[in-house]
Amino acid sequence: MKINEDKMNYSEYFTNRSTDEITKDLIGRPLIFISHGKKLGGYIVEAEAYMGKKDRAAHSYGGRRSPANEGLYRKGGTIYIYSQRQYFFFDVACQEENEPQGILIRAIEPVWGIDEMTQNRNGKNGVLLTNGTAKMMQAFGIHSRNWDLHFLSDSPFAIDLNDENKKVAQKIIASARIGINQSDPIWAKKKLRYYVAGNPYVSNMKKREMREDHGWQRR
DNA sequence: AAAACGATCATCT
DNA sequence: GATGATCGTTTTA
Repeated sequence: MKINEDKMNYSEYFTNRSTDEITKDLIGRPLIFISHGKKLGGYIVEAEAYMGKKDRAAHSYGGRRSPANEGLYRKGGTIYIYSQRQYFFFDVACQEENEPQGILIRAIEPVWGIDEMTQNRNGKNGVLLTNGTAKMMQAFGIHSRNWDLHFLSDSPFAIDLNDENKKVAQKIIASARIGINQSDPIWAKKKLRYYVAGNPYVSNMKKREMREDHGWQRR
């Protein structure tokens, strides 16, 4: 695994293209969290793009800025952790500083440290382990905003950008984002949520749509 | 299998 | 005092 080499590329990777293109590209890449020396994580199967000041559904809509959403305003590759009710979300900022766009990682297919993650989730296993952003954070054992505002390479998080380690989806579906304010007809309907067709770990995936091969291409 | 709803708290008005 | 980029359980078909 050549993760270290690629750490240098986070700045470039999270600024080179439009945020929705980056979001789509992240599907199938490994997301890793090191906890007590143990490697936890899995493949990203679902993510949403938030397009900044103009995006009605984004926390930074209209240039809103406060300590709560400061992470979005930092340079691409900065972690933005947001809490709502008793839950935590994991985002990565995109584009240059002061261009508050970002990606919400919504779900992973668990691969590494499944026993530890199951413990962190109080015994919940299978699909329920990580099919939602707050569930994933619970599986990592995260109960604070401690890593908010840290750059990816200065944190226990890693996204493996090496193409050799990326799973390729047979089909990536674009749909409307989940749980957002529906009052704006344009932005509520934009297809900025991307997920692996048929993967059981995608949130709200219907049983009849799940596929035996989890929707990945054969290598 | 899908829809409804209550929990619960930092943040902002 | 209202409000969510949710979750888990209960209700309904």
